[in-house]
Amino acid sequence: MGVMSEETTREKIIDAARQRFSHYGYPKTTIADLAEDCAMSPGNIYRFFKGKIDIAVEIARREALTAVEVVERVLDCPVRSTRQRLEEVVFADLRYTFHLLENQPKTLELAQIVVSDRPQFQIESLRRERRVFQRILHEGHASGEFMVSNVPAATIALHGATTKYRYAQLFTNQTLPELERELAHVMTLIVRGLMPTVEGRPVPETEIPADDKHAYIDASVGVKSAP
Amino acid sequence: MGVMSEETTREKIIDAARQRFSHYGYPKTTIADLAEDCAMSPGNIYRFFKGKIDIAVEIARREALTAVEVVERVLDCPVRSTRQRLEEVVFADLRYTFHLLENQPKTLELAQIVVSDRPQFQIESLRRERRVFQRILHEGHASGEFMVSNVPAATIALHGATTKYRYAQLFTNQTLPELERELAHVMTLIVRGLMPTVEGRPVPETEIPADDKHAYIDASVGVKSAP
DNA sequence: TTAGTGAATAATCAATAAATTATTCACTAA
DNA sequence: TTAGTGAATAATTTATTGATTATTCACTAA
Repeated sequence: MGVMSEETTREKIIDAARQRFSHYGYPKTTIADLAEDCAMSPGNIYRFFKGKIDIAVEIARREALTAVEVVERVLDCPVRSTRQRLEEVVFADLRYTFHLLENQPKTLELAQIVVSDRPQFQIESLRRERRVFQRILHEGHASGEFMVSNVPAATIALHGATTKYRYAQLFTNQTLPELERELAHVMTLIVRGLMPTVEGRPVPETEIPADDKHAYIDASVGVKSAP
Repeated sequence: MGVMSEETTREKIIDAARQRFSHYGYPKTTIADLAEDCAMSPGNIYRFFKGKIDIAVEIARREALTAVEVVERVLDCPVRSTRQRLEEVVFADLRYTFHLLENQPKTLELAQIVVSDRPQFQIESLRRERRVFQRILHEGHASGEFMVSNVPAATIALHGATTKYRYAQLFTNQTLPELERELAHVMTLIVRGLMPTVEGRPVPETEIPADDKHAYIDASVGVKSAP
């Protein structure tokens, strides 16, 4: 076997860990398992990661980045209005995180382990989520479609008001369609709070956007779509 | 010792359990402990409760009713506007549940045990919470202060959007002042979504209402205020 | 009949020992 | 020097066993 650059070895470890963690879970995966998968000794793992938990942190970090990417991909789609953009992002968030917990239950376990050991991790993930909202509100403000005097405050509000609809299974055991209906009501309220009324008529209700499934089904299995 | 009516005995058990649960926690309290506190045999407890968990359920049910009562007491205060009423209720909810988890940490444990054994319990508690919102929205609709075409839908939306601010410590480790500021932003958004704009000017921001502490501090210690 | 007992049993918990696993480090090969 | 080893040790986890506890029920007293 030829010499292997540090980067590739590190990736091999992460790959092995991803498979083991998602299949057997973090606690049941041993460093010896990973070493064997990578055809190396346990000691060598520690040249690439300070400890077992750090492998989990790296995987969770990438998972969180992927989630934001999935949602940001929605941002790149051309839409009629900023309102529609906002709605699509919020629904994508609900659906992506819902399917994630449903299809990859070990992901939740991993996230909980990481957060309980590294509280900072959660804070950073939340911050990343919020940046997406901030971007949309900024766009709506610039175009005049939204009437927001204070974008950072509105971002916090939007993020807080939609908390229940990210990783919803943590809070409730409602079904996805139930949550979608509920989120539509929430968005109606929020959008009315953001947009000026036209001729005294209230802004129309939010409708549940179509579900473009392939995007996050692919992502949740870790398959990258072609560039 | 004289004969004792069923009701009084049952209350004695509940009282003993409340004390033990809040002091030592549910798992460390034994039926024998409760029996001793009530000067009876363990077997007799089972004439009043089907099992240990049912004592916890009864206590949690009353706790939940008290929480709603605390919030409903806010409803009875005369205020200038329905908007103010809504804001006071939502903030009272945040503050009451926050202090509850902070001062009586065993309450959380108890609630989690009860919910994990009786999922229906949570559903009913949520329904009760929502009824309070429904009443307010109905009032606002009747008076014309709120522009809600669909009160049940708006109720669901309001409840969902404020989820993070009930028992907030379950979701975040932000401080109460931080949560209050955040909730004010959320309420600004929601209230703007509910109220018609006047002369094109947006509805002014929500301000954090004063904290009338005695109400829920009393309640959380189980002291009833004089009628 | 009603209110209650307390020993018997089944279920759960806690403590300890045994085994496994994470992590370190002195070492080797290229 | 860089990439890697694997045995030694420290930390955790798992099994096992001996309490402890929940629950039942045949029974008693008023």
